Amino acid sequence: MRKFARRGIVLSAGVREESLCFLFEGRLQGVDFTIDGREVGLYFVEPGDFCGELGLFDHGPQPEYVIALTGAVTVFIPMEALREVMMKQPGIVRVLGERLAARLRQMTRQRSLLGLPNISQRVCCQLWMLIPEGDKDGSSGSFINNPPTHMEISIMLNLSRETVTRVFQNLQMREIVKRDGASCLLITDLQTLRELAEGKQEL
Amino acid sequence: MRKFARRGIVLSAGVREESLCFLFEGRLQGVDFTIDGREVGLYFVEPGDFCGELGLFDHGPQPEYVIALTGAVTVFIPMEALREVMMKQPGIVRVLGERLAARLRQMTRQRSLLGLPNISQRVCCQLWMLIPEGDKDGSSGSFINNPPTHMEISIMLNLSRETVTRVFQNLQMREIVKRDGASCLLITDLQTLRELAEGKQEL
DNA sequence: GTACTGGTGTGACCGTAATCACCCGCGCCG
DNA sequence: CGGCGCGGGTGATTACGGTCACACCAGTAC
Repeated sequence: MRKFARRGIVLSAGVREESLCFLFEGRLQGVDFTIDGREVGLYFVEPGDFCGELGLFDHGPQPEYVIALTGAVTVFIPMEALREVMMKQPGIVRVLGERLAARLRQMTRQRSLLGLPNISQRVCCQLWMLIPEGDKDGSSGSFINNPPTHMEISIMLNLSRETVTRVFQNLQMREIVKRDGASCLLITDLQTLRELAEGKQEL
Repeated sequence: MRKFARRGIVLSAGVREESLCFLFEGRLQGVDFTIDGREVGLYFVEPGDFCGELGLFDHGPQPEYVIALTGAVTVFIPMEALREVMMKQPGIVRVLGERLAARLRQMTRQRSLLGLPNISQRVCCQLWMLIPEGDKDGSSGSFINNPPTHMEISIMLNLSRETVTRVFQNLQMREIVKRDGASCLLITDLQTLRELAEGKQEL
């Protein structure tokens, strides 16, 4: 078991991480860097997910950094032990394979986002993906705990931090979202947010 | 065994494809669509690779389209049979796991590309990735057979077709690449292309 | 021959998001 | 307390890539 402070480096790129990281609490972000040093956001990790599982399959190095966006509680599971169990227990292989497949699907969705020409839509989609699954079809509002900063969102969406800020300003003016202190973002109008994300409405 | 003409749809998104597609000849492209209908290029498939393997692991539907960019020769392997073999032969699981991991690494690299602010660099990186692995460190030139069209490259890089054309015009003027008919692109100056891709030189 | 289509080449124009330069407010820490 | 750093907010400016509108050419179908 390991705890991380905000900004803590959970997994390092290039290193052969010999363990898999299961997230209990908090939020992590997979981050890569371009040749010229810009940050690129790849995915978010929410509680219940794990990351760093790539080496299990191909023995290669960890391809990207994983950073703690909030304080985080994780459990590290040594790969060697896991590989042995994998041999014996086909159930384990299945779970891990499903996890890998899920990550691939997630990255595909994220990549599609980047194709959207409308910037606000991009941000709204990303916001939508951060809303707890159970709340999405509810008619009442929802909230995102310890939401990513504008900067962290911007690198996910290939935008500048300022642009994200401006979109959020619009969303707040139209009373679609609302800040509740630094550590919580209220989604007051789920319906409209969804329509913005789907492009049925312009911001 | 199945053959596809250029533009043929190899795998359809949304469908539960119950087979895996191994590519013998030609080049395929994984393609998704944004909510507003724009094409997004996800990855290329080169001979020796396969695709459509996601369902093997999570029984979910195929997330994206796979299109033949050239005439293509493929072998379809029924998943059901494969799943049975997977149970018995741990070697098969390993190969498939490695394949999945490789795709994830590939998509990560591709995503990083999109973070590059310099457009020419983006195109050059993509070009570089299309060069046969064996030629990359050679001092002599190389070539890309049946290269993707400008359109197909543009959707991989979130650019417009015209922008890609203009970059290629530059590359040809500087005699870094050269067209050899419609079906072959000669890379005459590997060294410079690499430096452009790495950002050590401006176009 | 003509017509058509797909891939490419090119100019003009324009909108928009990046960039830069600030400011503010808050929390933290010595 | 003061100072600092981080996250957020905002205006002015501008470069750059998208879009549109063409033209061109090779292949091919009839």
